[in-house]
Amino acid sequence: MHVTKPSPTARERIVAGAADMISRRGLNATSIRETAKHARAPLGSTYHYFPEGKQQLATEAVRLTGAWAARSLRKELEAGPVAGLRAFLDLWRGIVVDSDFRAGCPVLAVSIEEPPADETPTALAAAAGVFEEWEGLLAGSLREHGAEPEQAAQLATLIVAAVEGTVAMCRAKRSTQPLDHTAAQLQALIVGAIRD
Amino acid sequence: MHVTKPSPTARERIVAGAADMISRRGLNATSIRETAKHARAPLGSTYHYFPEGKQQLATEAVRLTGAWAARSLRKELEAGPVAGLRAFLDLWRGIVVDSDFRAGCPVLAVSIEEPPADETPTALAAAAGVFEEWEGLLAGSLREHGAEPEQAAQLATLIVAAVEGTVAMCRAKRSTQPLDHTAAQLQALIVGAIRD
DNA sequence: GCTAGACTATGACGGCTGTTATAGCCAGTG
DNA sequence: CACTGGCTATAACAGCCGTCATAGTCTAGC
Repeated sequence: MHVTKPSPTARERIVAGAADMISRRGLNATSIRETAKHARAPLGSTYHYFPEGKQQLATEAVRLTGAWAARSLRKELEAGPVAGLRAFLDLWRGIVVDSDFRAGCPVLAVSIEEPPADETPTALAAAAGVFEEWEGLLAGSLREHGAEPEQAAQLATLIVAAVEGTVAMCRAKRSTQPLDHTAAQLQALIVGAIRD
Repeated sequence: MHVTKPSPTARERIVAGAADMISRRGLNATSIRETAKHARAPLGSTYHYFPEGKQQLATEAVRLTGAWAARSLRKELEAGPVAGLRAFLDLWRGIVVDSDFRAGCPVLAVSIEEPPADETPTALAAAAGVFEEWEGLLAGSLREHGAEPEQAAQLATLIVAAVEGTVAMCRAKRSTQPLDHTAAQLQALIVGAIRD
């Protein structure tokens, strides 16, 4: 009686748990001890899998979330930019609602915490990369459907920024109304942009 | 030889410093000890002025920032929604650039940190109130200039969310390009909305 | 001058933090 | 069989955290 699906490894559980905890409490308030406990992994294992410590763990958590959202975005964009937007919004709406307005986007959370020292923190660079990946996917789809290149790039930035900001507003207000507002406005914007 | 301008009281210095530190490192990573030191105030004074502790201090920091931005917004909106948007964007652009991409919006920072327990945290409620104040100012101006009420409310939400998200993206990318993109898109949107 | 109340100074409390070190287990290989 | 290398368990380190308590200082009003 063992599971047929390959259950995630301890390493994967730690990264996924870290992403969830960061999305709820922010990077600084997410401790490695609790992350390990949450993943039912011993503390020692954390430093075995992530020898560079917390920065490495945060970096991988950001990249995991980025790839997860990008996968969904890429797939739904095949049906056009409006469908892609809808999928992107629904993805975050699900996180916000399922967590009772307690979780958000870990990429945003990492982006707004000051780097600890003078060196360039890898987690922050990873967050920038994730934002650029999302923007690139959206901009490409907009161009394919007739939007001007510059317009497409600007609109893609607006979409990513607005969704991230809206998720935060929903958490503060404990309401999904901001998501409804943003969804309606962005959808109309996209329709106007690809209609040339 | 004493200053003629009334120098801010210790209490005001503590709140302003807390707002700055929260905007850089997030709420959980901002310690009361460092806040007091940054304001050249003794630690004991912090609990004298803010008997309810960190929550109260965070709440006042959020409200201070909210009122500060609302004042600027209200004034510039007299020249129309486009001027208001420009002022709002420039205000945050100044913070991001002056801090070398290390500071952002403390209201956003408070919004994305999980409430500590089951009680309703006052700081989070204050953040929700600030967002609503900003949205109300923008929506009112949009309506006055001919936008449909529902359109005005939706657009106001989009503007606030997009600006907050864009500031975070600028910090991650260490670039003001996202602000340029968002500014162009939002300005065009407003022009279209008030042209009826 | 003197007293009340606002403010400061100092120290302590238990608890959590990131990180490292060291010793042990236990599967798989030869 | 031995043994190697991936993983675990446990403990320790120095340091910071929010909060509270207490004693001291200063200043405004009588």
